[in-house]
Amino acid sequence: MVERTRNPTIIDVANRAGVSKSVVSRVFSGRGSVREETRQRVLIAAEQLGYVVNAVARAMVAHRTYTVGAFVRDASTAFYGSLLTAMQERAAFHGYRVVTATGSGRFAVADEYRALETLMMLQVEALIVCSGALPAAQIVPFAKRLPTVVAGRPETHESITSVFCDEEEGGAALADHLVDLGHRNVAVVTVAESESITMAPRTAAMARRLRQRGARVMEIHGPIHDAEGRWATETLRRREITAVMAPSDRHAVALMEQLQLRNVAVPGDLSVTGYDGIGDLATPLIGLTHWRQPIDLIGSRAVDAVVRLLDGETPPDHHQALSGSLVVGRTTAPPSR
Amino acid sequence: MVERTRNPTIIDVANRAGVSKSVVSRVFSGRGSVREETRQRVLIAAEQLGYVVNAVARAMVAHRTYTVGAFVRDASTAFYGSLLTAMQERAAFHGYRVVTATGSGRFAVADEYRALETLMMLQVEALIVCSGALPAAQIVPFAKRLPTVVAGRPETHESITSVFCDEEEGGAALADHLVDLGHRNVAVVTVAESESITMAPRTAAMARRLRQRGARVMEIHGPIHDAEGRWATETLRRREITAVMAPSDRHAVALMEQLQLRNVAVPGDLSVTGYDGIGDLATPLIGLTHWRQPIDLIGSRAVDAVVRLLDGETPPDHHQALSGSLVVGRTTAPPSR
DNA sequence: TTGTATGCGTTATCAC
DNA sequence: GTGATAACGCATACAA
Repeated sequence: MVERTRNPTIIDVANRAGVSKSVVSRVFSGRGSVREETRQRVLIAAEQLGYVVNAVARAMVAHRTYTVGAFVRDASTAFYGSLLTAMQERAAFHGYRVVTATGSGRFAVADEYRALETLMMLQVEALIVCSGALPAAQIVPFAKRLPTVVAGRPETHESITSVFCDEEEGGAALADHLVDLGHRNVAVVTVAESESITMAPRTAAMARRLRQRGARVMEIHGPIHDAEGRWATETLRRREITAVMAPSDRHAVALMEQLQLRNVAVPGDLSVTGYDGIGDLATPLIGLTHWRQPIDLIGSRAVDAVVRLLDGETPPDHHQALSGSLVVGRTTAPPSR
Repeated sequence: MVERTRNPTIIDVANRAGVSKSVVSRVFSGRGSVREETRQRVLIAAEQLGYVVNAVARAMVAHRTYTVGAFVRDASTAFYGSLLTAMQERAAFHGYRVVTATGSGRFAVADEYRALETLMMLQVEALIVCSGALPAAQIVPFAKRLPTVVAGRPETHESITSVFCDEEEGGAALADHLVDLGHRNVAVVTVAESESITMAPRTAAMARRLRQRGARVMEIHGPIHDAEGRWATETLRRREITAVMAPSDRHAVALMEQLQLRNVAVPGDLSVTGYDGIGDLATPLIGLTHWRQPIDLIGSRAVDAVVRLLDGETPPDHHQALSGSLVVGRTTAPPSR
């Protein structure tokens, strides 16, 4: 089975064009010189045979695959989906391809290791890790063998290059926004570092800035998966709370669904903030006040960094913290009490 | 530059383990027999050297890459993003990888051809085409050389295998829903076949069913990109219209944004329906009434079909039309006038 | 069970 | 400008 009609090779083309395979190789690799007339003969023969260069064989001898491996935890979310698209586009610009690998759905560390190893089997020339969960310690061993960039999370490990959106800035800006509106009692859904490397610092920054500005902060800890019902309940139990800060747009929207079920008006009774500003959730129809991450920029900068590493340069901007922007929607307003 | 510390090969491992490279090959390919003791020696040597199998070299001789190529028009949308994730997961289940290629962002046909050719260069064993735009005629030549499946659109070309969600069923179900609610004057944003192979039949089905049920239909033609403002205006010009059917959730939401700007209440003044039910837009917070496509199933079935083709089977279900489901939200209600 | 030899499709290094 | 030939890393008949 399999083993279909064997694809034509340069030898087939060479025979048909009446030249040696060396000539054909030169024509398609663009290296070395070939008389224009023979070049045309070769091109025509190839066309007739439906010849396509075999990138595998080429990689074999050239020791180059022009391929970058992207490890992504979950590509179906808007954040990673957009990141992937941005990287793919930028990589194409540089003449590279992107192959992606995921942790096969489960959360076992072994799976992630396997995924990275799969990428190595494919002879990727560099790695871009996009995961808010994979700890730096797991990445370092690969970074020692391959140019590696961590994208989309505030990674500051000294032996890892990274590109991300400044979480401190975002968290603080949202906190400022609420305080400026007059909120003095705010609930923050804080996330543990072990749960999400991206959400932890941003929620910490929110709480910190709120306190700096003299507001009272109620921190809600706990699991971030499907716990929005509990958040809503806890927040409402404390009547003085006038605003809730969620760790992401998804969580903010899920929280708002819960509030809606409990007949709590947003922002009438409670102001809500999100975080990310990516994909469909950023629609003005929802009008969520949030911090917008420049996801396309993160993706393209990550690829640029990887390409620079491949060229042997050591980029001076080892850890790039990009700026996001505050998007004020209709889910935040001055407190009504 | 590039050309980093050369990776260890089976020869390095063989030397260290004091055996021939054949033995190492057998150990890692799992074929042929090796004495358990030597097997362990080899494994240890490999471990110490940090050896990983070179999939490129292996593909070279095995004439197999265990790789499926996915052509996706735009991977940053929820539809294609989810589809890709589903395919990736299912492919892994079957022991295959997925490499994706996109039309480099632009809309030129030449780009798409290049993308498919790139996939062939990579020696993918099969193709899955996910695009609501690439015409069948463009795909057939590739389908003749490689097992090819079209996923996510109602493709019925006889020489192409396909998996999709029944667009007729979905369009009709939504139309029935509106008529059942009492709507007799409905606007349908119809899409031309040339614009989108997926949206065209579903909107046609909507209009057809509405008429069958005795409703009056106002068809709004025209470009589907950023034309929601015009749709809103045209719909409102005809005061008797009580409902609008959009070709997708995205369009429905964009339309609702426009209606909101014009102070039109949904569903108070106007009912609105969407289509897809994928990703963040499916949130109950928006509560859009829509037809839900089983995107995960489409992805996994597409991969299953491809694998079956690779195994030499000719699946009896050449064109699989899967069933979706009606999701009734809060954007549709009985007409108020 | 283990080792030897050959070839996969391409590029690179030479002669010619 | 063109053509032989040797790698590249691995799998596999076949011999030992």
